[in-house]
Amino acid sequence: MTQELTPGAPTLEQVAALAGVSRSTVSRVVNNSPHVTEEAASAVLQAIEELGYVPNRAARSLASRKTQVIALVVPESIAKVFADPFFASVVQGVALHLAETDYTLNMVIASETSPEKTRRYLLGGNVDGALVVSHHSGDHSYARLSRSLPMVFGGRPMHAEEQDSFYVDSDNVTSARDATRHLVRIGCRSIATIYGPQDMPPGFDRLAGWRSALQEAGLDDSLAEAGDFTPASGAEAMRRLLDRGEPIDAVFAANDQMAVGALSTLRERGLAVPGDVSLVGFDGDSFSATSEPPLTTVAQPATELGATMARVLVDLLEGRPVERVTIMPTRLLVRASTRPPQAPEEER
Amino acid sequence: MTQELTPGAPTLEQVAALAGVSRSTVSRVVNNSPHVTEEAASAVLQAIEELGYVPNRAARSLASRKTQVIALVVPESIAKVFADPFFASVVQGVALHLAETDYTLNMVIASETSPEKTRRYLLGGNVDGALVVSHHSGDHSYARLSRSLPMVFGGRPMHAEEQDSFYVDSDNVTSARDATRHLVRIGCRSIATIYGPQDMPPGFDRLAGWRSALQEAGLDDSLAEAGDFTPASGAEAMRRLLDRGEPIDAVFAANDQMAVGALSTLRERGLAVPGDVSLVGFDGDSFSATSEPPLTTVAQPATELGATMARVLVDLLEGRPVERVTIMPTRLLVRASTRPPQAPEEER
DNA sequence: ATGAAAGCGCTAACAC
DNA sequence: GTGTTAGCGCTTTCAT
Repeated sequence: MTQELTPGAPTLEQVAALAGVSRSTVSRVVNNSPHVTEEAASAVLQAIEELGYVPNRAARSLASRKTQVIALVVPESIAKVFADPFFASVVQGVALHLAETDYTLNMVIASETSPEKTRRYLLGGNVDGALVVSHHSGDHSYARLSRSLPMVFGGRPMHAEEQDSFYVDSDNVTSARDATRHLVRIGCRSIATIYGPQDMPPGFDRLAGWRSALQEAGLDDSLAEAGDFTPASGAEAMRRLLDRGEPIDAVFAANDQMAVGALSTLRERGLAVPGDVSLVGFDGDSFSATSEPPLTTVAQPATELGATMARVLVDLLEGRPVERVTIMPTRLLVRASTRPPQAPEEER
Repeated sequence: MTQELTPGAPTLEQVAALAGVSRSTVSRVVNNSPHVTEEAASAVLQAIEELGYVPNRAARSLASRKTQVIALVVPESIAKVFADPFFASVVQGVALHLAETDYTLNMVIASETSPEKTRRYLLGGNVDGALVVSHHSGDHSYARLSRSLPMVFGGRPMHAEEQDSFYVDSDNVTSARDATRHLVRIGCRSIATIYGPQDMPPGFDRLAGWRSALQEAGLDDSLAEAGDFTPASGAEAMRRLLDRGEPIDAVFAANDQMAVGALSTLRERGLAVPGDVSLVGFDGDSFSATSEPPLTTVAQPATELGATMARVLVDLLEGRPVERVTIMPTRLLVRASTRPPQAPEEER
């Protein structure tokens, strides 16, 4: 037995009575239809004010066959590492943007053990559209739903068959390449990488960016070890890298958390940053800002990314023209974990 | 113009037809009423399966006058610092718990500039109950709503008039006292604190805990400087503390972020942690885990706190008996930022 | 145990 | 520009 609605909740009908008009007119005013006289409108507005009337969503939704709710789908595996500041910021961006619209944010944890439940929920007419945040390849299943429900993804889809979905992403390949180029420019020659899972676009794309920068510079691109985006995995990967016995004068980590892990291994092995090794992270989150030294990193506009996802979906829902793919620019934040240029290099 | 409902969405009526029963019976089955024959039930279930029927929330809500949605109210000021891992974990806990119930999570950003909007929304019959997370005194306004809408707060209310609201909180005073006692026990004698805003319960309670431990030990409790829970403010407060020129051999910071800030100031001034100064934080978030050295801290069960809030509210909604106040235990995580005991002290 | 009937509060044609 | 008339898909008495 759940909570009863406030008993005296004023209805549209009461407003109509008080304003001396019909329910239709009240409805028109509430939905700001242009076809209402000034007088009628103000009478209604006043009645609404007086009664403290608030439209009942369920009734409105039932009659209009629109819910005005947007689902934010969070894969369970991500929810578990919700502490990921990047993800938190994306959610924040979404919520902030939606707060300015007439849409309501419905956060749903997508149980990975029974995806059917989520599918049913999304398709059951509970929401007008969905936003999917994920670092995963797990997306496929949802991508399919795109055909029946307007959806916008955070991060590019991993697979070709999903290429026609709407998404907004950071410019991973280019930023990773630029970050690595920066390492080359300041004189590093043995540039390693700690890369992320290859079944996740950010993991894949950032490795590709690193590789392309090294290849264009004619440098060795074999110094690569895998991590899983956690600090611990970064520390582990750094150990393996050093244990190879080859010289390393720079490391590009696919995210800040792994970079922080690498930092502790480096310190443990008596290597100075940036004295012996220059270190670059990715994300620009609080990990990079509070580490010692603060990390040079690729700053992703996480909040803006979330806000943009929301904007794209709302545009889609309201029938405005929308770009299928939106790539958000990143910014290389040069801080203390990379050394100053060895010698002035060609400024491109 | 928003999204149309899936056109062919099967209705209860269709299920009834297929199963050869009335709509009422289908409704009973869907709501697992005990008053249905085995046969009837299985026929209905099969029809539901066959049609892929999903009940329409709006209709159900309109008819039952219950929404099955729970609002998670997030003050805008908090949303802005959403990167706070503690907060993120609480949200995670809420979402995770609710995912197992029949309730849906509705995240609403409470605009602080127009609280009226939020009020209206909550009271407009859009939700069955609300969860309020906040570190603020801003709570009052919502506490009032408790009378009209079942609500559960995260963190104790700041003011007496709100004492009758339901809430779940960490044991701030006791944990702060225990953490400070630990400092005393390991031999520290000049124990400073960097406290949080005094209009926020955690800020207030943790300062009180620190003070009570010092007083019971007969130590000076004047070494206190204020911060606002951000790393930068922690660094600043630490500077002011050191600039007093008095000896300091330990610092209890009201949260990990400020502790990390203090750490950088300490390093900047050439003070070793824990060599010269022992440092204790509060929260047990990723800041404390990844700092150098890792912080001794009071670990709050953030996820469990969120889950508990959700549980309490659901119990409330379903008419089960509930405790008005739930205090979650914390755990002192002794890590490398505090030195080992100087001399074996009395073990209490 | 089951069905019939009456709305829940609103929007959306359609007439006026 | 405004009112009238039907429902939206479901729950819920009330009979049976």
